[in-house]
Amino acid sequence: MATIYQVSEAAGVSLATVSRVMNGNAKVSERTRKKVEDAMASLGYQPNAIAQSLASNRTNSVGLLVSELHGSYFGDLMSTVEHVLKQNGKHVIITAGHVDEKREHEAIEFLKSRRCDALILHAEAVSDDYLKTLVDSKIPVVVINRKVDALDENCFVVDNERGGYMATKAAIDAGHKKIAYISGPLFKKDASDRLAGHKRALQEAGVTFRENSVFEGDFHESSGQEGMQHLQKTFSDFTALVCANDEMASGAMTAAREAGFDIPSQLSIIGFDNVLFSRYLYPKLTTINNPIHAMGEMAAYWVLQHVYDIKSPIPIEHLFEPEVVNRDTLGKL
Amino acid sequence: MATIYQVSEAAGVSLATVSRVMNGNAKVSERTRKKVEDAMASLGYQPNAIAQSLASNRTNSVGLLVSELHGSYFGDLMSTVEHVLKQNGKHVIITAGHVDEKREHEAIEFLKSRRCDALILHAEAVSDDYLKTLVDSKIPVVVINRKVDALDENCFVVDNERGGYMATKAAIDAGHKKIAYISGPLFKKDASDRLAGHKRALQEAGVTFRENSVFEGDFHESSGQEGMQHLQKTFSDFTALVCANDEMASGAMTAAREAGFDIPSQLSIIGFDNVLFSRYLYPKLTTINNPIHAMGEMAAYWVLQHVYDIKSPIPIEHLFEPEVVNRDTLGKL
DNA sequence: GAGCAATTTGTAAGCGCTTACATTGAAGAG
DNA sequence: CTCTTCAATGTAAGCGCTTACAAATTGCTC
Repeated sequence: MATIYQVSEAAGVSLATVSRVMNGNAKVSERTRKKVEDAMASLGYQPNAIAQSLASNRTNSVGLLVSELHGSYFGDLMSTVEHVLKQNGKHVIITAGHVDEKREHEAIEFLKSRRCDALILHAEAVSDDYLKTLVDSKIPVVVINRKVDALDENCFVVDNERGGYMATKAAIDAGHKKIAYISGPLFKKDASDRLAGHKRALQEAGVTFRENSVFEGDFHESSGQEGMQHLQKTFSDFTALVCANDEMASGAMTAAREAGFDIPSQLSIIGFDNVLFSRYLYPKLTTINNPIHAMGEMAAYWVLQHVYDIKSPIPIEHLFEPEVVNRDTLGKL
Repeated sequence: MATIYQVSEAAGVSLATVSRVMNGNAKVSERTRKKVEDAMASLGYQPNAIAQSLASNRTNSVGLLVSELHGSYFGDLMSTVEHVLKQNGKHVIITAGHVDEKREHEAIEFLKSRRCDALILHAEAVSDDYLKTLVDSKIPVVVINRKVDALDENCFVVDNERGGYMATKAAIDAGHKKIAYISGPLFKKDASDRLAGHKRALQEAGVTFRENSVFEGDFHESSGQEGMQHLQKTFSDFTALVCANDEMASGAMTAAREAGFDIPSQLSIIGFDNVLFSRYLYPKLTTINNPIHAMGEMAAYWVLQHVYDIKSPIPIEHLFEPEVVNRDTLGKL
């Protein structure tokens, strides 16, 4: 692997000059630039990014922490962030935290040790205090899908309470009165916010909330199935089921079908997130759009602007609005 | 950010000693090890991975190229590879090639410039020759889902021809005679291999293959819908439809349903890949398992063994067998 | 207590770059 | 032709580590 030194020799110039043509900042005469470029080409020279980073204290890479590397939601997030950043010549280093405090912490420390220029975090398990420490510690940090007090400027969130409200409101508007709810794990802020929105919609409609109308799942498909089965026993005869995400809605649909319900004529189901596969389901899932794409994009633009001085083409916003996506699983009563 | 120098000062030892306790290779007396560790802790020292890499010529990171960052197939691959490698203290740097020669090439060059210790590539667009050059160029490379002549030792592939054969054979065994096929883009080896398998199964059963029984899609959901609509016109009355992947099968199911077919009583559908969501579909998709998980795992173990001298817990194999996954979309005739 | 080997620790030379500063040389002014 | 200026280039000091090699210390043996 050729080094800058060999290039400089081949071109008959100094190291510094080679470095200059590589970075294109300082002025170099046309003639020597040509010589250097020829030398590079003939040697197949490829700069050593590691050495560049060490010397310049810039890695041109931003770290991205997601909970998992699979799944529509994170796939969308990773794709979006990578797309925007790559378009601007920056690279993304992705790592997974698995919603576990220790692993998230390690993942973040890994990104720091790789000297990423900035961090985009979808951190669910790590404490608010830790995030604050991070932000204070100089390294530019952005948090997705989590609102941390005193870190408003660094957070990009969807209004989950409002989304939960909209989902249930949609059911109510369609004439439903007895509405069950499958929640995400309530220690997660997004899950509890969505549930809060559900309750608000109920209250606003004058429907009293019953504890046995909600099942606490884990955001995975199987807990949707369990939830459906469980709710049939504890809260029978509901005509609509609101689920805190699409995976669980899918599981609930399967269970409902197995229990002999037709969707939506006998049971309406509403999801949350609007992940890609929600439209592949049958019937196509009515759900709440979680603008993860927009949030990822925004986070990436924030980084470009704050870290690399590249102006964002769109104004930076921090709060995103959910939206009802009407498809085929919500029936009128 | 504390440096090794500050630690050595605080501990009253030399740089080299600090380095030694960090890497735990050379022997250090208990007493000084303790001093150094205390100093590290009190300074919140975190080694600079960039500097370590430059000095040691080891990054402890392996590059992973996928076509996309989203989608079940790649999600699965990324998860698996990351899991195995992280368990062994190695990190994964993921990048996307988007099935475009230029972008794949750039992505690989990026990974090389980051001095990854090894490369795991799901490369679809780049040429065989380029891959050979890579392998020859010293850097350990592994190729997933693509067989390159003379690079058998570096390739991990599923027998696509056999998978295509099995899919169609399953339909034939269920009594189907008139079978349509939605293929992937035929410039891709996996797509053409699967189609070849389909033809072989037909021939073996004494069914003559007709050009108008196949539609060339692009592996995306929408082309499954198109394909179904197209085939109804050009090749009406088929009772089974084999799709070259699950996404297209899903699209075909939607189109079939819209056209009024009941699945599987009026039309059987078989997919390929067995991605996660195939079991969320309704009816649950009968498909061919593509052992991407096993291949990713194997690729990771290969790297551990060949690059890091960590013995693989399972014997290294290069050819993987597809398998029929019987679910609910294939009906007997 | 000297002599020796084995163990622990320190010294210093890089790894491949960037960049402040010094040097060179050419163009223009007088 | 000399003096200034300024653009182009070179010199060399790091960036934060690893690791040969050298030096110092320790523990034995006799």
